[in-house]
Amino acid sequence: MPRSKPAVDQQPTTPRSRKGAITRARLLDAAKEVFEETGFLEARIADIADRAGLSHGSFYHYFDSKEQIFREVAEVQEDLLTAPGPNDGANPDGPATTELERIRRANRRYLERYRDNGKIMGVIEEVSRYDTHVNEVRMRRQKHFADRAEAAIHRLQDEGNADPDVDPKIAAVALGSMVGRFAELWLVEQWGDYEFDTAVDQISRLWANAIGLKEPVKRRRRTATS
Amino acid sequence: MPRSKPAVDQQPTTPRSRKGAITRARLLDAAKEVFEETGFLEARIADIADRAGLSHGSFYHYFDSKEQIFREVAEVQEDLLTAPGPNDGANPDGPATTELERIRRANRRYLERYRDNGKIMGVIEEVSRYDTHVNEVRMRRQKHFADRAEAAIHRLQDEGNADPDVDPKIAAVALGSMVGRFAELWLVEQWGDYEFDTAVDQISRLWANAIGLKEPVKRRRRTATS
Amino acid sequence: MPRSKPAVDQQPTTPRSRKGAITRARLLDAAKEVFEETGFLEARIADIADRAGLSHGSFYHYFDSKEQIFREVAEVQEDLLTAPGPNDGANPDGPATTELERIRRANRRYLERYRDNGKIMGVIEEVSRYDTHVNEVRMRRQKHFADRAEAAIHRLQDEGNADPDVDPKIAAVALGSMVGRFAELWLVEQWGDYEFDTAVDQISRLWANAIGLKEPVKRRRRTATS
Amino acid sequence: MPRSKPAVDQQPTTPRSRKGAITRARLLDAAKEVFEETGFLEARIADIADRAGLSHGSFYHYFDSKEQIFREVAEVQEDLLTAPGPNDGANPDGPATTELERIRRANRRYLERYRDNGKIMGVIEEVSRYDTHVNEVRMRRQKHFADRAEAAIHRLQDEGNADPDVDPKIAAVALGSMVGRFAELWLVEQWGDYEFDTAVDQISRLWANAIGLKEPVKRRRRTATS
DNA sequence: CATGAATGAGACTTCATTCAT
DNA sequence: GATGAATGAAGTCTCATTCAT
Repeated sequence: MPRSKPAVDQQPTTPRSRKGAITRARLLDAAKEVFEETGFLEARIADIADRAGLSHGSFYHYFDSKEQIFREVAEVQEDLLTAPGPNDGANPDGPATTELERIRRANRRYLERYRDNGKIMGVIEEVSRYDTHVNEVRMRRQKHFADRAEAAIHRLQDEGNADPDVDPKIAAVALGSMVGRFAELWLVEQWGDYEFDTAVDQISRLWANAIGLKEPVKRRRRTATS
Repeated sequence: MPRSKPAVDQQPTTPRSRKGAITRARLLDAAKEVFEETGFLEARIADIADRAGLSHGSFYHYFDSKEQIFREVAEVQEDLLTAPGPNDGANPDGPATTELERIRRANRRYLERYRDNGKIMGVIEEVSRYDTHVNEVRMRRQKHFADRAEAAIHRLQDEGNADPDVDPKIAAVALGSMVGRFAELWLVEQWGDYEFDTAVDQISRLWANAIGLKEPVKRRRRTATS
Repeated sequence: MPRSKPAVDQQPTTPRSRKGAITRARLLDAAKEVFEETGFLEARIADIADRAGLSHGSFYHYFDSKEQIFREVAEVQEDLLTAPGPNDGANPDGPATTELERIRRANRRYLERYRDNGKIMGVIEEVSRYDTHVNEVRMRRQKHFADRAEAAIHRLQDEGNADPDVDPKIAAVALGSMVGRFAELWLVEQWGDYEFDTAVDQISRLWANAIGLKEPVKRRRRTATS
Repeated sequence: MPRSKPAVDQQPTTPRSRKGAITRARLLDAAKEVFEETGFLEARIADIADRAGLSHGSFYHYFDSKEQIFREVAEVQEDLLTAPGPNDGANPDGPATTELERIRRANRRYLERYRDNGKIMGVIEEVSRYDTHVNEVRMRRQKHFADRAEAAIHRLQDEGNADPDVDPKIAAVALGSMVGRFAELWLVEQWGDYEFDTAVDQISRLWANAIGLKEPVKRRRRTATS
């Protein structure tokens, strides 16, 4: 066809009315559920619309495609994962006293959140392999944690409390990989059924050891794993 | 190839003739290339057959489906990754003298092999998320390395050369995850462009530290990474 | 406007208020623009409403369908084309002295009007091929000019000033076709870029010749066309 | 989706086998019929495939789209219209003796062919308004006839047998328009039901007159037109 | 009068897979 | 063994039109 569309920009993203906003949210919820249950590839637009109590055509008032709605679902999820924890300000557990404790809390928070959203996290892992956008979102998370870890390692090295031979950049990526991939294996792929506290403790210990944390590590009871 | 292809069902027609066997091999090669170039989902049977200089229809003389041929491609790849290295028996670099050296050699071998097949490894990661068979194959690799690592950690702990508070099972999985995921990020997603030797050294150091390897670690020059 | 819109059914709601009438007019203007820019098929109700600063839904207060609004746009256009020129009554150029001059003025008027509305005329040509109503409107124009031409040829033949072997009916249709189609080719399809006066003169000369106009044709400078 | 297709070029245009060629031809025939009966817009791929006794999916082995198959149908038609007539070489009516006779024969041939394919010619007129390709094909026909006419007029002027004040270029386009558009009105839109010979004669006479053909025009009985 | 959410018919298109030759 | 024609399920997406607010 010779003529090109004038691009009226339906901008199927911003609902103009209260009702529209609610429907949109309903679609997002429905989408998350459907993706969790059937994965991305199996999920059909019609399923999502159905679940939201909508005709399939209406879906397109709010989203352009399955990809687009997934991206939004993923973004919410990723934001949740990187959201600041309660360690800043009023912490119910009190301020972290040791460096190891700080590491442990960060890992616990990450693993808890991953566990609570295991299904969708698995799908994000899947989709990120063939959708650039989703991959970027996931990489943003990766970078978020890597940057923080890198800074921390640097600081500890400067304070003389970490192995100076460790490259902070590589270590940050590698240890972030360790936690991220371990979470996937454990909480999505159901590899091993470690007790939660044990897993948190072990991962944190490995992390601390890996960077050669000097702080005297307080003994913890070692818990059996299976 | 160590294993006798247990997970792969017999092909529709096991090629009886010499010519048939050659054509089958050509298809496998073509498939690997196509998968590397376009990923699994985009790849069409027609692409593979074309590339192998065959008509669509003929594909089905040799394989049942896209999934099946991919599984076989993946299996070859995984076998390659877990194939025994030259450290057992005649090793060009001589026998590993230290524990750290042993770790370093294992990591180097893994990363080298991953690097040389980065493209297809990435696709395997992708497909394993929605194909049970492929996932099993990948998990076999995971388990292969985890078992070895677990045994090694146990041994070192018994010898008093590793942190006794480390849970060998969890550590094995976590550190395997670290290496595997780091490889993917670095060699598939092109995250960071570390010098190869530096990366091997750092990963190995982190590993050794993590399990609290007691052996006096010989100093190495730390190489800048960026 | 000579006719009282006989072919156009009453709108869903004839605007009662002043504001309504204005909005309706705005829609018609917007529609013409959109049709000119994108053609009939590509044009969407949403485009037209948007351009008129109205919501989709409101469109239906004024028009039944895309077809209906187009018909009205077309009708305005066709009326404009067949509207009486200034040759009857006060003519700025004075009364036409010769028969050829009369032909020339008629053609000039037609071509000028066609030129000033080339875009929409092209779309009318298009739509008339699949919308009966629009085709009727266009045929009315055809008939309008054919009837006048037929009468004129008859008169000239009776006066002995035109080729008696020419069939006035066929000639009227054929010569009307000549002018109409030439206008489309030239002014819509951009075929050739003749100087306006030259084209008018040539078309008129061909017309006069064709019917064998006896009146001594005054020589005109022939202008180069390309 | 991030990855782009490798463009295997199914080239759905060249059937590789005898059977394929036959099927393709069947599709073209079916398409012509369907287009004639329902017009372009109404025609559905499924209709065409059905009529050809094929599943709708099979259509795509041979053509990319409705547009593409229509283009091919149109091209065949246009070629037919501009195909050389029997005036070169053995002409059943003997060689054309006069210039007017030559004109008449050309017009007769054109109108006969148009008449025999009126339906599809109408659809071509329609589609050419919104499909660039089809329009080009139609313009090629236009140009074909315009070029020949222009040359003829030039020659006649040089020989002193045509009005020297006529611009050959404009005249060629205008008179081509006259015949083409008259054919459409008469044979597609059913405007007037002129006797075939009469119409041919009249159109030719107008043409000859228009260019001021000097040759003594032999009287013909004028036939009533309705 | 105006809004914009909701509907749903309707067609397109892809491609893995089968099968007659 | 090889070919490529044929099948058809399955899902996508568009947009004119309706209607509750």
